[in-house]
Amino acid sequence: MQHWLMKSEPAVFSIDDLARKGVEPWDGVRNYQARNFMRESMRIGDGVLFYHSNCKEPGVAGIAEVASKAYPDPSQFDRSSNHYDAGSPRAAPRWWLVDVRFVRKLARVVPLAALQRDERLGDFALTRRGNRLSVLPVTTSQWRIILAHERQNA
DNA sequence: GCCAACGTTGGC
DNA sequence: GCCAACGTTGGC
Repeated sequence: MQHWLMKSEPAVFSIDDLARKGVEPWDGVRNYQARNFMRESMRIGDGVLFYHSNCKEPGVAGIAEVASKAYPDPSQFDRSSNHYDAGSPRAAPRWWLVDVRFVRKLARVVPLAALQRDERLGDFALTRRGNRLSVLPVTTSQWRIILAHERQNA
């Protein structure tokens, strides 16, 4: 099983929203690298760290799992969506997504600051300087280390 | 609200 | 193909 981290702004869609909905199409990703992870590499059942970004306490807020194979993001064809992409041909859609299923909310948010301090994580896309990727790979070892923070004091 | 870092766009 | 301008991300 592979592991991933996916960012969401909680003001837009939080771990509580995912808990309520159960399964959610991860739409709106408009970055080729992030798209490629979803389209080429993700498999049903892969583990996902649900990360809250652009908020008061950025960090890992919950666990989810990949719930579908990749399929074209419908919002790219929806003129009323702010993710609409007039340049994406229906015959060869530019943007793809996967469905994500709620697994559980963490006992507390594991803050970004704690991950930045944790040298055991090594080279990690999330804490790399200037990183803006919204979908990124997590190694099994990083996954364990991050989740161990849930039960530790900050 | 600020601003550094980054990806994309488009003129040339 | 270069690169300046622009828009966005996201921590602080």
